[in-house]
Order: sequence, then C-alpha cells, then structure tokens
Amino acid sequence: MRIIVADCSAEYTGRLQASLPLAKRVILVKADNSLLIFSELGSYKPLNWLAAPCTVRDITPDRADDDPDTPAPEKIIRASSDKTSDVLEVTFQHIYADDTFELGEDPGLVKDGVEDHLQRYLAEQIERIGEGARLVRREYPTAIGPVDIMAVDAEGTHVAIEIKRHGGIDGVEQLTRYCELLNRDPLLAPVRGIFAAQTISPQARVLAQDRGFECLLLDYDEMRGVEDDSLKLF
Amino acid sequence: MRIIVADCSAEYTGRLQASLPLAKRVILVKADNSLLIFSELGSYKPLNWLAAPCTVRDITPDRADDDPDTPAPEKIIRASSDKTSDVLEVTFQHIYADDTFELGEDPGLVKDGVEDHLQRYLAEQIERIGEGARLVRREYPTAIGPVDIMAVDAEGTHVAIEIKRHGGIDGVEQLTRYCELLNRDPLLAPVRGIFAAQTISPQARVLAQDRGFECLLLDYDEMRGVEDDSLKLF
DNA sequence: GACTTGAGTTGGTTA
DNA sequence: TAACCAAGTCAAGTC
Repeated sequence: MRIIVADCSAEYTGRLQASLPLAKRVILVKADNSLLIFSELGSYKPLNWLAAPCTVRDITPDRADDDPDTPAPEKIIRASSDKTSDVLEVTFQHIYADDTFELGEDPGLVKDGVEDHLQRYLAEQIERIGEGARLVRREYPTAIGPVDIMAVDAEGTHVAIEIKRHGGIDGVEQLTRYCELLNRDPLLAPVRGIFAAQTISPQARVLAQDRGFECLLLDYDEMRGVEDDSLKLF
Repeated sequence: MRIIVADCSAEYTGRLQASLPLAKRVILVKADNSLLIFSELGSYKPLNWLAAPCTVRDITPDRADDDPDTPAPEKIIRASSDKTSDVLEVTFQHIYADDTFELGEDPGLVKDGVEDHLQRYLAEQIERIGEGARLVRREYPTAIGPVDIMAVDAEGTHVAIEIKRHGGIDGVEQLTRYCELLNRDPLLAPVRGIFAAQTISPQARVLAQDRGFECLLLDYDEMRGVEDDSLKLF
C-alpha cells in the first residue's frame, strides 16, 4: 500500500468524465494498483478512484511542456484500466508524504447477522404471521427463484412470505411475481402473500395492500431476544 | 486526516456484528472522526468503518488487565456513533506509522455525463424510436412519478419511454406501472411502451416483450457523436 | 462467466 | 426532513 499526501488535481475518464480541482488530499495505491483519492468529505467512498485490474505509471512531467502561467507539477500518476478504457490521471503540485508499506495478506472480515437472520428468526417464530401457522420451508423453490418462506396458516391456506430489511416497491413487485406464479398451481392455490420487513416505505405499503398482501413489521431485537430466551431453556 | 499503519484487530457492533482478525492494515480517521480500515483487498470499500457523526477515543490499555497469554496491545481506539449504538473498536498490537495531516476544505468532484445525458440525447434524437416521431416532453409527470420521455409516433400514438443505463427487470416493472396508469386516461390511450437502455439483461428483455414493450438499445458514443456533429453546424 | 440480489450500501433530488 | 432512485456502485451467490 502506497500512501501519498499531496496537493493534487485529478481527471477521470471512463463511464463518465469527472474532475477534481487542486486541493490537499490523501491517495492510496493498493497492491493491485487500484487507486483511491480521499478528502475529509463524505463517508467511506473516495472522491475518485480506479478499480483493479489496472496499470499505474509515474510520469515525470516534461519540462519542455512548461506553461509559464501554471507551475510545473511535481509528478503525474496515470492509472489505466487493463480491461476498459477508464483512465484516472492525478497531477501532483506538492507532495507532503509518499510512503509504501507492505501489508501482506488479509484474513478478511467475518460477518455475523444480516437479512439471513431475519429469515431464520421468522422461520423459527412462524406464528408471528398468525396463530396456528406452520412452516413449510425456507427458500421454497419456484421457477423464477426461491420464495423466502413458505408457510401454511391455521386454515390450511398457503402463505408466501417475502422478507426484506427495508421493504420498498421492488420487494412488493417480487412478491407479486411469486404469488402470481404460485397461484397458477392448483395444488397450492390460493396463496396469500405477506410482505415482512424491519421497515416498510409508505408507497410500498400502499402497493402491497393494493395487491392484497399483508404487511408485517419485524422487530429484529425482539426476535433475537425470543431466540436467546428459548436457548436459555436448555 | 489521521493516517495509521499498524498490526491491528477490530470489532464492529451495530446493524451487524463483524470482526477483523489481527493483520497489518491502514486506518484513516477523517476530520469528522469517521474511521476507515483498509487492506490490500477489495475495491474502494473499506474492510470496516464507522460513519460520522461519531466520537473517537484513544484508550491506553490498562496494564492491570494484562493477560499473560496475549501480548498487551499498544493502543485501543474506540469509535462510537453519536446517533446509533454502533461501535467500532480497533486494537493495535504494533504501530508502524501514525501521522496527522490537515487537508482543509475540498472543492469536491465535478461530474459530467450520466443517465441524464442519455435522456437528453434521446429527447433530441427522438426519431431513434421511429421515423416521424415527435417529442412531447421529458420527465412527463404522472401521479406515480415522472415518465422519462413521452413522445408521439408517426401514427399519432403516444409512446412512454423508460430509460436506464442498464435495463433490468425492475425497469420493466416501472414502465409497466406507468403504462398501466397512462392507459387509463382516455385522452392518451393507447400508450405504447419503449424500454431503452445501453444494455438490457436477457430476463428483462423477455419480460418487456411479454408485456408488449419494445426494447431499444442506446449507443451512448453514437448519440453523443450526433450531438457533436449537429453542434459543428453552427 | 453472465446475471441477479443485497449492502452496516452511499449520495442526490424532490416532495 | 423523508422517501425514492441512481451509482464509474461493490460483492456474493447462482445458473
């Protein structure tokens, strides 16, 4: 990892054109030559970058090109994508630091607990969709992809459940496609749809109700708590 | 911007739990205290991070807590979100570098040319949807949001155009909703739908054709070229 | 390898 | 401010 702190400007040409005026910034060049430009602004997204695989060249500015109006840059780095025509060129006016560190391999991030957990918890606490409900299976396969949860309610009616962390319109569309398909199967029809999420946008809620789906808000902490409690019984 | 290079491990607790085993990494702490942990892996996304607004504390490890089995960490940094319960704790075993640079304000990125351009070009070259076509307007307003382009073909039939850089299934669904709505208006009906994009996924193409929509591939460079040429006439 | 879906998404625009 | 939508999205899993 090469770490540069410098007054610099930059030009990106690829899927779009973007330019950075002169300012003091931090530049990271990774082992795979991918290049990131950071300022104090924004979240983790760099102002500008070039993804690997790419080639990085240090260009010493040609003194013959000197324009008397602008000071000669101290250095120019040009990163060119190996697969596309993307180019990111960084022009350095003053370099405060330029250090390289060998980081070596990284064991990587170990994640625990996302949307998959919501699905697992709801499957194990299936009566949250109504008393007497029974789980058929998670990831119930269909021709157009797996339904998150298939269940049967107290009346014996099949229930297809679409689970999202945040429920938006596209989630309702997805559930619509599943229910349309499932209701063509005489062995399953009629199939109710339930749209379950931690949060549901107002538009999605309206659309879901319009389509005849029930909306179910999931409380992650509460569901986790129930699991923890049930574990304590053993 | 504080730049640290160190052997470190990290624990994140928030919307999920995630941990980083001990390895040599680069840590950036921005002016707003947001903290990013990078390795040579991945693209511009850090392995782990904590977004602003947050508070960062340097903790000198308590020597009384020393576990004879594990070496005492040189330093611990705990970043706590000010608004949520997110916490990111970084434990440093060995620090190779720890420098702070004042970057100052950044003028930010100047972008030029994205999906908006596709829309503008197609509006100006509306005969790409068929000879004799005329533009009604861009961002044609409806109750459920603006249609990208509304036009009239040579036969006088209204045409609703949905434009995407990449055309996926959700884009077809969007166009479906618009056309459904527009076709309820006796002053407009019948309304044809055109799904226009630089690339269209096979599934989206099938769905679009199933819904009776025409698919139109847009060549950005060609459309830009036409514009440039027409500008040269003046 | 192409395609689809989720993300601790992030970021911008508009109601 | 909240909701919706695009992103030079990235990344993981599936076909």
